[in-house]
Amino acid sequence: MLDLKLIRNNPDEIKEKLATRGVKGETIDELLAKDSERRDLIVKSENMKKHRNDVSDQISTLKRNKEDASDQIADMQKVSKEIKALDEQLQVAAQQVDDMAAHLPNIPNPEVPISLTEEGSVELRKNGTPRKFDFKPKAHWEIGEKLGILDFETAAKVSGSRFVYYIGAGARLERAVYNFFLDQNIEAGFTEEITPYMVNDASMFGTGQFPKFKESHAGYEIKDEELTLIPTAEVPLVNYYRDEILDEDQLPINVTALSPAFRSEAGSAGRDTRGLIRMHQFNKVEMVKITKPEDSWNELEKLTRHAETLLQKLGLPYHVITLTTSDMSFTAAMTHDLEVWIPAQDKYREISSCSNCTDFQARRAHIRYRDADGKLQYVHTLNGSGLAVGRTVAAILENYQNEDGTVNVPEALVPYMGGMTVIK
RNA sequence: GGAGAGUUGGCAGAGUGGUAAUGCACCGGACUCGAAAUCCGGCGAACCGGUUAAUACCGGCGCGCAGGUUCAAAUCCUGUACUCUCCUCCA
Repeated sequence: MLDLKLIRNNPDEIKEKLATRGVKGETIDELLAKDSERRDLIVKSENMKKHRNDVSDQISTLKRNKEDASDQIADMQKVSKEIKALDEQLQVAAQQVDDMAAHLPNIPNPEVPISLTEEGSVELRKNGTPRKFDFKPKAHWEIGEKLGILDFETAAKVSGSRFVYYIGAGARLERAVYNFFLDQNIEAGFTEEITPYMVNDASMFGTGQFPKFKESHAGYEIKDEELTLIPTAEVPLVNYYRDEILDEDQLPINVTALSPAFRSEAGSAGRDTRGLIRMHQFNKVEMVKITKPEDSWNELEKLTRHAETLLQKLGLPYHVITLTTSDMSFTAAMTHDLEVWIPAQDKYREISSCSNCTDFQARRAHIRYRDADGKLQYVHTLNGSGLAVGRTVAAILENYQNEDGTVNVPEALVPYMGGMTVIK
């Protein structure tokens, strides 16, 4: 959520910045017109309420002195009706303002490349060299099925497309990967959490998924319950602090959690239909930071650098890109994606997304802190995958495959695999 | 799933129709060399609006949340969320 006062006071600047994210200027004009209507109604309503309060005082005094107040009461009956009518109009206007404001994305940082498509992202740095194969590298699903460690076919029977069973060494590899990530994150100063995997609407709104997420059916809601399966652990991790006032010395907060992420993938029919890349349910280790406003950009850099160390320790080639204004998520002011090398596709694929949401989520979720002067301020929130587990497994299977169909276990994971060095 | 109790300011805790007691805490002042104690005064979250260069000031709102009744609701009515206790069930 953007600050309405900021839009009111700098309409042209906001229009210009949001235009880079596909928001039309008229949208802002409509919002401001409705906001102005809303404020006029507030003034009218409040003036009448002031009058009602004054006369009610008189009535109270008259009654106490056993005097007649029927004139005043008759007057107030009319006034009360008018107030009620005004308040109904006000409620409608306020709701419209809220709806419009809830659909505006975060303001991009000036350094974010401007583009109305995903083309134009900027490569920040590159690490590792894609391995040269002296045979044709297989896709990870082929490797996994041959080894009997991934079973998509049975998952399709039991659940549907975009689900998978990990079997034997496959399940163990998945577990090794997320345990390794969690241990690394803890070592980097994050506190591990196990969170609810179903959350209420207020939480989905707080982190910015709702209302758009709901409108595009991007997730899974529990029938007859006000609960949604989390699309990322970012939701429960951030909403832990919803409606809270933090002490300055609590900041920055660093938390991490493994969770399944549930996504309907509406609108991506036909893309990545095979393999582990795009699933309705996948494991992800998520990291969240809650910081003071002045620290958030520095913390974004730290967050991204830390996520990179995970790929470095697994020996997986990757590069880091800065997403364009329109490719970023709704809540982000800036996003760095880590993309890992996927040999069978001969390209880099997203495996982590690290974002600074500035005060956008904090404003929606009412997360504030008391600064040194005792004033309340919104915190900044950041989130980053550290990392997507399924995609990491896919990357390991492809990058560490041998010609005979076996797969070497990355050195860092051997202890997590009970000493296993090759999956065969 | 069934029954009951509860939810009031930072904390404790009154208040069953007339517009939120009181105590602790907090802020300012007095007394004191200074502090404690005491006394005097203030303040009771957050939010919204008006106004202002800003501080300030004025007003609205505000007793879990949402509605309703009423000139007037913490108080009466309806719905609902959460917490606790008991029963039932259960990993």
